[in-house]
Amino acid sequence: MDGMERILITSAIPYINGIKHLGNLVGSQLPADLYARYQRGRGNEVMFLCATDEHGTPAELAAAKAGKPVAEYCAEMHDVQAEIAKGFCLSFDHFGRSSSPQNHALTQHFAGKLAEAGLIREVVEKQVYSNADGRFLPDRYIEGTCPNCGFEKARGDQCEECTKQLDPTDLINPRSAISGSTDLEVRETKHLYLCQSAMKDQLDAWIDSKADWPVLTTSIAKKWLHDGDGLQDRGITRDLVWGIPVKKGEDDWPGMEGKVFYVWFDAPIEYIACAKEWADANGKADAEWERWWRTDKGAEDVKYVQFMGKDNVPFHTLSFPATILGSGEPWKLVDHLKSFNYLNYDGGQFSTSQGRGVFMDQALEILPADYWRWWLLSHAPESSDSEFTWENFQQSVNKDLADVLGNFVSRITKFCRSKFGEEVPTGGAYGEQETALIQELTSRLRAYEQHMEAMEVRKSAQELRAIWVAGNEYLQSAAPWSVFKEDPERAAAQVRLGLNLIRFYAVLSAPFIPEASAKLMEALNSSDTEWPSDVAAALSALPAGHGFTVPEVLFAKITDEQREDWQARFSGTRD
RNA sequence: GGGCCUGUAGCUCAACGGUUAGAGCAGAGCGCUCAUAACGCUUUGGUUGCAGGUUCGAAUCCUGCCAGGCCUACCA
Repeated sequence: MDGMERILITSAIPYINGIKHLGNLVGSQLPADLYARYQRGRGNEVMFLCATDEHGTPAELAAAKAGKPVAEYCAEMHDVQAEIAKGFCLSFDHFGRSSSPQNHALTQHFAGKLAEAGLIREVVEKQVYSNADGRFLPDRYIEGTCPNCGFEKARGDQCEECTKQLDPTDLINPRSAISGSTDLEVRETKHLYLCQSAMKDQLDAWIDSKADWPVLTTSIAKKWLHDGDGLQDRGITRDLVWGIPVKKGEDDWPGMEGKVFYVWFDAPIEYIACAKEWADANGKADAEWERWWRTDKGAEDVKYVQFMGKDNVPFHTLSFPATILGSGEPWKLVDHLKSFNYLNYDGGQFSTSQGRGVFMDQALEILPADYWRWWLLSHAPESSDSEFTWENFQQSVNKDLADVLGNFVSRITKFCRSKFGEEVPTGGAYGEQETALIQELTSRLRAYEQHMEAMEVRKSAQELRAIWVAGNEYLQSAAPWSVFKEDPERAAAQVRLGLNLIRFYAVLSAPFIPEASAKLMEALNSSDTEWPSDVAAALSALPAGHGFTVPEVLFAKITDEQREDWQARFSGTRD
């Protein structure tokens, strides 16, 4: 066996203020899980981390709306999201929280190191304060009439009507978007800025070294690096209550009392802190998580892959690397960054605020996770935005899962039961037809592996489907139901191959459809999940005489009635 | 306003300057009867958004236009 690889995988961490929709899921967590399951299946050592992103204004507002203290709200929503993630079979090694004590300490540590390196400067600026809300208002939370076009719901940063960039003080009749209060005033407040501009060349060179990254990824990074005056320094603190208190390591930061770090400073650091949460939760020593993240403590041979939606790219290509590089400490930087476009819903966008589309909890209410996993992954928005329609979903799932794979399992197990009983039949031997099949499967398996390694999600799904189809083609041409009448021994060998194909499929398909895969393994009474690199050997794994049971219908079809029902139910507003 | 991305068969997508633009689904025909009215084989669909240009050769490169999307640094 080849040397085991070590692969660190993180998915963009979902924001805490509600249940995510399918577009969010397919943009990061789901493909990350596919990759994690595949790499584990290949026998590699995987650390797959995700968490909830809990700080920032929207979390506070969502908590207020729910009538709960923000800490309590976040704790509850974290549990809700964790439960749903489990429902989708997302196989995180740990699902952490950006509000964890571990992340508090680590975020403060990074800030301290950056300050020591002279990469943080203090800036006094003017911001709008709402007396009624008792808080500073980010520009987007101030509404008023656009001085340019007269649009009445222009935001403090930009008018959506005429797209003109605005300063909050430009607005006529400014009011708080939170309470509607017009009792606003401009106050001075001091904030910390991360001197990203000082690291521009270093970041630029680092991005240039990533020739194999998708255009989508590098072009966004390049834009930020070179547009206008180049990479700008970024504010990393906010005047909020909920968040990580501004400290220099363990020491207070004079003049910054009562302020917290900006959510986008602490959120990516949670990728690292999450590993410590994992170690702490499992009673492991620090060395156990540090060997994933510290290149001076064993992480030099780790391959680190990040998954995210395209909106997250600038933070992962610039801000977070700036934090890591600027610290001067040997933390692991990302090796490969896989970004996704958006999934649209039935001619428009999924919308959290309008409740348009299917949300993760609702999806699980109507169908098992595997249906969603298969459709979403086989239609992942890799090269451009992609489109969910109920018709397409119904057709793809029925055809691929029920007809091609599910029915294959059904026809071979039921035929065997009726002619040979519920055990792998004895007698006969594989011949030319079987050799040809093994050859085809071998070349398809190699293609599947390559696509999976390259994180080509759609192509992987296509190849896997072709592997399923090959089983039906074989049965059609071998026709054991005819052969049985003349030569039962030969038919026995054919059926034996068919049953072994089921196990082969279960192992290969597990990254996409883990629940169905587990059901198949159970029906086959097998726990041999070793990756079938040698196809010929894999197709003899279940020996003659091995008992099995005919599984229940693996995938029930989606009926037209169901489809119409769901189409109507999810078109409007979420209740 | 600026930047980037996308536009290919009825639908969802491939094709990365090089045969006759491919695949799955849908449609049509044939076969099979083990199976979830399932499976297999064959087959009909394309002026590659529009108009120019470069090239021996363009879906691919360039220019302009049209349509959609994303980002634009205080949403996260």
